[in-house]
Parts: sequence; C-alpha cells; structure tokens
Amino acid sequence: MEFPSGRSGCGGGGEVKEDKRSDYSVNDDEVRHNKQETIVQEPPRTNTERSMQEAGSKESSVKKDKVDYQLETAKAEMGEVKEENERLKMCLNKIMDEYRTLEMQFYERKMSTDKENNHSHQEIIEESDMVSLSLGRVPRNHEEKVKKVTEPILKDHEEFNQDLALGLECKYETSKSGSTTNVANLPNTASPANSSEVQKEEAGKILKTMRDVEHDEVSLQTPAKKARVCVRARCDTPTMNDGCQWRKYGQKISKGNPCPRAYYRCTISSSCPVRKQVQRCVEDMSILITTYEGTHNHSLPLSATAMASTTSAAASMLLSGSSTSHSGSIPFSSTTSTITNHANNNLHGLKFYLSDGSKPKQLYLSTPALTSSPSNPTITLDLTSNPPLSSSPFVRFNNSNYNNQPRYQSSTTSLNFSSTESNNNAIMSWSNNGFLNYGNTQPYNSNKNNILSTVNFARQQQQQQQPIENFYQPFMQNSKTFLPQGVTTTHNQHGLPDTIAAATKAITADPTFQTALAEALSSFIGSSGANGNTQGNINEDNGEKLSQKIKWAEMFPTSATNLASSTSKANGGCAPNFLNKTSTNT
DNA sequence: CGCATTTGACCAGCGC
DNA sequence: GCGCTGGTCAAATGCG
Repeated sequence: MEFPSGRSGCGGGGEVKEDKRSDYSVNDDEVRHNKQETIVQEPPRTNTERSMQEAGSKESSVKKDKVDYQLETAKAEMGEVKEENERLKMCLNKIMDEYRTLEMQFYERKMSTDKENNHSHQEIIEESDMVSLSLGRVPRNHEEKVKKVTEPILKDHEEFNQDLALGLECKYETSKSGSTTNVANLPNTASPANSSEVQKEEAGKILKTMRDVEHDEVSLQTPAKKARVCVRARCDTPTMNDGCQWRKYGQKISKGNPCPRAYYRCTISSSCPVRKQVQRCVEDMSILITTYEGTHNHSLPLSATAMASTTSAAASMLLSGSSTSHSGSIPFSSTTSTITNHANNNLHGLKFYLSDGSKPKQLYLSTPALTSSPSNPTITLDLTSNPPLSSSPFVRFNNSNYNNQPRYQSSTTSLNFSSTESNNNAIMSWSNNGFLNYGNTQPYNSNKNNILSTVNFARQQQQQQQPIENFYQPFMQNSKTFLPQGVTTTHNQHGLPDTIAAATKAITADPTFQTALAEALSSFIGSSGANGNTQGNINEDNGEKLSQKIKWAEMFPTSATNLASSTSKANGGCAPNFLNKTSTNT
C-alpha cells in the first residue's frame, strides 16, 4: 500500500489485510509453479507412457481446476483489498480537505487580526512563534510539501506560511500539530469525497496511529541518544537563571569535585522530562557548569525560551552530528578549508571557532562525570572566556563516536561563545542576580592564528575597538548594525539577516556543519536579536527577512527552517532574553 | 500549612 | 560478585 506505516497500524485491520495479501502472493507463486509443471510435460510415446500420461492429465486437470479456483479466490480478495485501499484513500483525502479548511480558517483569522492590530508582520511572527519554537530538523521535502499545500492560499504571507509550517512540522507534542503534520505528509490522492461515519472513524484511527507512530519514533530516539547540553558560564548565584522553573531533587558530591552537584527538574509541567545538573567548576569556582538533559514538553516562559532553544539547538546539532558519525564520517571536521577561507566574517560579535574534530578530546569539563554516560553525548556551550582545560579557545566539535568512548570520555562537543582572549575577561557571565552579563570592556581581538580552522563570526575590523560591553548591544538595546566584512546592505538597522547571509556563504561547503552551525546560530542569534529595538523596522524589513529565509533554506536544507523560525521569532521581539540583561526573573 | 530544599537510602550501570 | 559512581527517590526539615 502507499502508506505502510499508517495502514499497518490502522486498528489492527490493516495487518489482517496484509496477511491476506501475503497469502495471495504465495498462491500466485504456486499457480505459476503449477503452470510451469504443466507446460514442461512432453507427449507420451508408449502405451505405458500414454496411460501414465492420461493419469497425469487427470492430475493436471485437477490441478488446473484448483489453480483456477485459487486464481478466482485471489482475484476476489484482491478486489476487496482494492476496495479497502480506495476507502483509505478517501479517508486521507477527506483528512486533507479538513486540514486545508482549518488552515485557511487559521490564515483568515490571522489576517483579520493583523489588520485590526495594524502591525501584521510582527504579529504574525509572534503568533507563529507561539505555534512552535521547535528547533528540530525538518526534511526539506517535507517542508516543501506543506508549502505546496498552503501556497495557493496565501502567497502574500509566505513568511508566515513558512513559520507555520515549521510549527506544524516540528512540534510533535501537541495534538494539533501532530495531526496536521501527519496529514501534511500524506499525498493528495484525488478521489471523490465520500464522507461517512466509518470513514471518520478510520480517519481518526489513521491520525491516532500516525501520531502514535511519530511519538514512538521520538520516544525511541530520545532514550538512546539523550543529548546533554552543558553550559559553562560565570555565575555568582547557586544556579544561573535561565527563565525556567526548577525544583531541586537531589544533591551529590561527585568524584573529583568538592563542590556538590545539584540535580534539578523542570516544574513548569509535572510531566516535563527535562533535568539539569548544576555544579561549580573545580578549577574555577566562579564558573557554573549547568548540564541540561531532555526537551521541554510544554510551553516555556519567554524568558526561558532562549536557553531552551539554545540547548535544544545544541542538542540537535549534537545528535545530528552523532548520527552522521555512525556512517563513518566525521561531522565537523571536513569543513576546515572552506571555513578558514572565510574566517574573518564577523557576525554580531559571536565567534564560532571550529577546530579539527579528528582529535577527540574532552575539553573544559572540570568533572568528567558530567559527560558520564556513553549513551548521553554532551555538547558544551562555553560562555566563559578561559576554558581551563583547553589549550586554545576553540570550539571543538569533538563529536566522535561516543559509543566507542570510555565512560568518562564520551562524546563531547564544545561550543565556545567566548572571547579569544586568554585572560580572564569574561564576555558573558551570569551576575549575582543570576542573569547573563556581558563581560568587560576590554578591546576585542578577533583573530587568532593558532587555530586549525576558524569560523569567526565576530565583528568586523572597524568594530573591534569597541568595548566588549557594546558587543551584544545591537540585539539588546542599541540599533547598531555590525556587518560582516564585504557585506553591504541597505537595511542597516536590520543587519542580522544580511550578516547571517554573508556568514552562511562562508560555510556553505559542508552540509553537516551547515546543519549543525545553523541550528546553533538559529537559537543563539535569534535569541540575541530578540530584544533589540527592532520592532519598528519589522515591516520594512520583512521582505528582506523572507528572502533571507529562502537563502537559508537553500543553503541549509535541513536546518534553515529552524533558523528562519528563530530569526523571525527574534525579529518579532518575543524572543527571550538569553542575552538580555533586564529580563525578569520568573 | 504548603511548598521547596535537604539528605540519606536505594538502584542501575560499569569496571575489575 | 563486588565495589564504585551517578542518578533518583522520598522522608525529614526548613521557610514564608
């Protein structure tokens, strides 16, 4: 059948049909076999042979009757199967129609709301963000399917359409998105609409089954590769305030670190599986190591979405890399030459260093136990300036095959969003109120030559003399625009998409790194840009952002949608305050 | 009194 | 099998 997954789980009836069908194939084989036996027989030459042949002809006639009977039976049952198939097709068609109807209603309501509020684009972005903040990976063809469905409906709102598609695609935990996602996957089989209660039930079964299948896929993936995201940041408080609500459920003195490790679980939802571990770095007590594990299954406060999306993106990056590692490639190491060629691209002061991943090392982690489990690949986001255990302030994508790692040397991918300064000038830290600060006022030196390969998304040269304190202000309070070198734009107050475009051109060679970096960028940049005074420019830059999203989609087929979602979110101003000094404590 | 935190006990996984 | 370690549970405790 066309949809094995959906059909096989269709209330058990599908399996019966499948079994019957397998019987058909067996019967057909028997028929062919019998026919061949009949044809191969030669004419008799002697009486004995003739008598034997007569007996044989009687046998063959009996066989023929049997074969004919089997053929007719098979045909009849095939007809039933075809009818069943047609019914299923009609079910799917009806579901598709209902989906389109709902979608159109949603768009219409959205448009009317936007007209009323007189700032449509921003509203759209915010609303779409409410649909989904997922940073999961979306197959490009899948996105195109949804786009194809919705394109005739709203050509003028392609951006919104894309954002909605993202939400429909990614957020599996909601029933709405789950159903629509699945429906969007279904081909549009043209058949006359014939609604009936049976069909509705069947449609419901299909949707339920497919939701279950999807949920099972997620649940099966999660425990096997429960990625962890380790965030290192300077923080004076016992825990850094990431906007989420946590409840402490345990504390342990771990080996090798006199500082106790605290265990927290998310309390926003009782069923939320997210855990975090908090521990001071043994070598620098001012550094707080927070390890996140799991994905929130509920909506987050605005102030919590940034960290959540960051960790989610990082985890997604890690898992995507780990998945490729199984196929024998090193996910992040093949981008060296390309990235180095564009090593001086600056992007809003964020620096993503890429080093040779062929030499897996465990970096930064003061306590190896934080990456203890071989089944838990860990990515480290280093928000400090001086990783104590690293010889150079790189980001090391040490996403080696963690299954082969010893217990304390499991896969660790490290992102260092830090200064290249080797001193103690933290550019980002959690202050005594638990919120993220942005370091000192030391001049920023963006270039280091002792790195194997570098992606430098830092500011351009003319900005390098600016204090670090102003480093992130473009996304926070000031409307300054920091453009990469060689990039010109007419939207200076909205340089983010253009700078992203310029940066992405620099890293288009390697799809794996594209995927990984795009997801990391999506959350980080998206978050950083969220709080800027950019709302007034939303409308005029919408087209630019839209085109930018398209660029991203072209450059990063597997992850551009995530970035587009995050950037639209950021521009919509409802993104949280991962980089916001003034975020409110929830 | 309700909620959050503390803390010892318990369990599972891993290495020897 | 045993010991070690990380992680979790749940009763006890503290606090507003």
